[in-house]
Amino acid sequence: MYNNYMQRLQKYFNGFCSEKGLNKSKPRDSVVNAFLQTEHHISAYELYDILLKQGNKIGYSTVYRTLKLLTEAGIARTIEVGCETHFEHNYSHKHHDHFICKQCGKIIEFFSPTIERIQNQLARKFNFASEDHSLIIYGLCQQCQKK
Amino acid sequence: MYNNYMQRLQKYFNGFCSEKGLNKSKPRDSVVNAFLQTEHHISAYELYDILLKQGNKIGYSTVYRTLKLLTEAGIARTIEVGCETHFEHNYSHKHHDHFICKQCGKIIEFFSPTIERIQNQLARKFNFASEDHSLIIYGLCQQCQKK
DNA sequence: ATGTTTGCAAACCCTTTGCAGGCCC
DNA sequence: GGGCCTGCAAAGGGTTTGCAAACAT
Repeated sequence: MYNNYMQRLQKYFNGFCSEKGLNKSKPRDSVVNAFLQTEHHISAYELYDILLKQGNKIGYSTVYRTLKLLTEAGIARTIEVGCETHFEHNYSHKHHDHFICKQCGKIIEFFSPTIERIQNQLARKFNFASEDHSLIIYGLCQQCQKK
Repeated sequence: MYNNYMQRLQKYFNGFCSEKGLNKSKPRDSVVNAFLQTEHHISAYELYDILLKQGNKIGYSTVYRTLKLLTEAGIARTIEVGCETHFEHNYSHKHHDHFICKQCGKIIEFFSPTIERIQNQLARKFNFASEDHSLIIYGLCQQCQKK
């Protein structure tokens, strides 16, 4: 089941790459694999770290460029967390928004249908063609409230 | 009326500075002045540019540091636009959110009471103590839709 | 052989800071 | 004169790119 997902996406990505006339390569494959195994967001550097710790010999640029490709392919999606770009799966994953704890930096995902609805209402009101949004609520997570 | 505002805030800021044991200075004053005359957000660099174009001899760090001071004093407030920090007045200005046009980069402000309400509902639901939020809706502004 | 991929190193953009000299009080 | 203020220049943190060598086909 889980592996089915991964295999399907890997295949899809390979198709995407060969359509673009890109060659196969082991480093790229390892990035794709590692990314598909992540949950939630991850920055390029975090993924790079994981790959290194798994014993891969890889450069940061490859991670960076592969994540970009994955995004182009529609497999990954980016979210901006402050100054950092994070990547997350773009499948089996509804759009959602985030709490960020000001104390410990933890990120909690949530989904609100109301917010989705409001985005369009507001856009109509201001003659703006909305495509997307990013809502981040800042505050303290449960643990940090106790401290 | 307009000048009243500025004078009051300048005075307030001077008080704030002298409490902190800071001296007066012409460069700082010119930053404060220029900032108080802006509308909407501005980045440190944009303000720096304006000051240069007005013929001021000033360094970027002064602008940067003064904006930081203004924020500490509660006169300015920051919003993060991608990787950039923008500053805006923190008075006579309700909290609001933003549309950003993907094409031309224009920023449009809006306020939605519903969003404000939802922030708290959601936070309660997830045991998160919300303090603040940032909602950015991306899309196309009216002009860019026509192109 | 040709063109793609890699990883290093360096460029970039914006933010932030160290520091020597100037200014205020 | 002592401490704050300034502006330069450089360091930081993250992203992005140029390039020569390695690789795939």
